[in-house]
Amino acid sequence: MADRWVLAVAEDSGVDVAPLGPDGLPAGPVRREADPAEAVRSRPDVARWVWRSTAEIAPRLLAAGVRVERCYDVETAETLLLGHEGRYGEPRSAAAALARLRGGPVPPDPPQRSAEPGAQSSLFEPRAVHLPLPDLLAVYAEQQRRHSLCAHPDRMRLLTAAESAGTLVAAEMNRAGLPWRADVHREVLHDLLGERYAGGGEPRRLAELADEVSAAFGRRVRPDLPADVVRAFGQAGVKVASTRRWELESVDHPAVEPLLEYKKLYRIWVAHGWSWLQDWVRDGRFRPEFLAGGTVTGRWVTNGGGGLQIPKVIRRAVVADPGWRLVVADADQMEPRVLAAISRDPGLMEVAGRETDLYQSVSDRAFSGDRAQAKLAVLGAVYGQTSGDGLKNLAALRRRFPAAVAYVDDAARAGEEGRLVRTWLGRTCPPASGATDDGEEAGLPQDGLPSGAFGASGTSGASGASGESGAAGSAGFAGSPGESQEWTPGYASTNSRARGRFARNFVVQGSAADWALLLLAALRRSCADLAAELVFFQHDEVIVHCPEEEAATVVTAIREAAELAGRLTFGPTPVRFPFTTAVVECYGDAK
DNA sequence: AGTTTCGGCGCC
DNA sequence: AAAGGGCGCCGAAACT
Repeated sequence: MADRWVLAVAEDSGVDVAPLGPDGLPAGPVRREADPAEAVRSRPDVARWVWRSTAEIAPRLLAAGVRVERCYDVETAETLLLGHEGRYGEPRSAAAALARLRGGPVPPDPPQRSAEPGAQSSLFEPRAVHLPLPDLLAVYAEQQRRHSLCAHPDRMRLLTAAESAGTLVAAEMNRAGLPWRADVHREVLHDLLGERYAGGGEPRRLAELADEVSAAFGRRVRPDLPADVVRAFGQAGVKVASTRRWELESVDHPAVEPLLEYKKLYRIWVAHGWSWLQDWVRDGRFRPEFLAGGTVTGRWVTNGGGGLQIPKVIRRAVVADPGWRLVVADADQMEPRVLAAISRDPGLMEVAGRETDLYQSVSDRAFSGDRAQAKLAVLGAVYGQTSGDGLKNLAALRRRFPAAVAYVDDAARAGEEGRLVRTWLGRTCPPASGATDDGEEAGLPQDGLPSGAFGASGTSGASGASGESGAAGSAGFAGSPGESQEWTPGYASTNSRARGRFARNFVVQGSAADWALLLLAALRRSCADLAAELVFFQHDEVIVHCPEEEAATVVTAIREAAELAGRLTFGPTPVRFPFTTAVVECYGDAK
């Protein structure tokens, strides 16, 4: 049995399958099968299935109880390769890739379907264009060639493989769902918000708080209308520019306390209240529809239900099935550990080489033991803080960990100048805009660099210069990685400074996402031998739902997966990736 | 009436 | 003096 097989969905919803040789060419006849699940089930020794889209195939396989070991998702790879080549806006469907290969008109990508509460996970994406097997293989072969042209071909191959694994994990989590007790959720809502009134208006507690706010102002004020609140404060002689929490906290007025409490509870009510429960929880499961690689940094998103923003108080409703447990695992200080791994800063690698609290170690070295300051400084460096205490703390950080700070400074400079910036594995930051413009620029000629920016665009970036020097890794972005001189934005425009901050964060957040994909892939492999299921993933946190007797095995598997992911992603590195794990019946009891 | 943007907040 | 990154969600406001 060949290692790799290709599977192409045919027009009649049957599939064509064929074995592939080491060269990626067919190593046997193409066979037509009526049922994709049966086609896969009958070939259990296939190590990797090459197909157009996991989102299309995996739900059908899962519905039939068929698992695949690995896959290669051609459209996911196309997206990553286009990004690496500095061609972010170009259509990324397999059909578009084929058209580019053959020189025909390039079809625009089909529109993204939007979230639909309570919808079954669809078996097919709408208007997906199915490529005949020979065409799919032609695109695949070309992609293999394009991998070899990347700045770090092996890393790029690992990235597309890892992102493909991510699509499998996402499909499996979408099917499994997160165990959710609607009755517990309702209890929490009642405790926080009080009774609901008929007619769908505010619940009792919100109505009371609104009355308190009005009483404090001496007139009727609607606390959910920022304009009304700002006006009311103005009439009371208090100038506020907005009703943001941080601004109101420094205001001395009797309305502030009930107002802030109102806003907190209002948030729960509108975002995770009774109607949310009605819309998103079915049969004891919350299915937020995970989408691997949904952001430019590689972080996942969920389509519907706010799956990655579950408020802490609501996590009480996430309860394991009887006799089962939730293994909740949270990576410890993931971002600075990733920064250590990618920057190779000797000092930071040393502290990240221990499993103990990294922020404490950093503070011992550079902040006289003030952990909170150390954490702020590290996060400020990663996020591009430009003001306040962060700058002072950043200077202290720079003295002790010069290569680490230089790494993100270099990324920021590259981003400002419109050069390509990549994660460790090669996921590439869009050069044109810091904001996400996912899909918006599809079909447009790329080169959407804002006015006033430098001349470089994706076009030049795809050529040798940026393709080499722009690569993440020991080469750095520009200049030498060991440079420690302070870099300031100078006269850069607001837009280009924003891009600098974006690029600065991108290399860390994105490389962390690279690592997390490898973690998920390894953990998925471990769970395959158990009844355990991955049911939740949130950037640096996973939840595995498993029988009680498997919990200890899962905890070990997570630790091993984390270390394996570290080695696979970053190569030999002293950096450790410890997890805090909790075996609980209720998510609310973790942490 | 339907669609897009804004304000504010949840999570990391 | 100073806007720290990435997202999704909701209702209201603003728009067509």
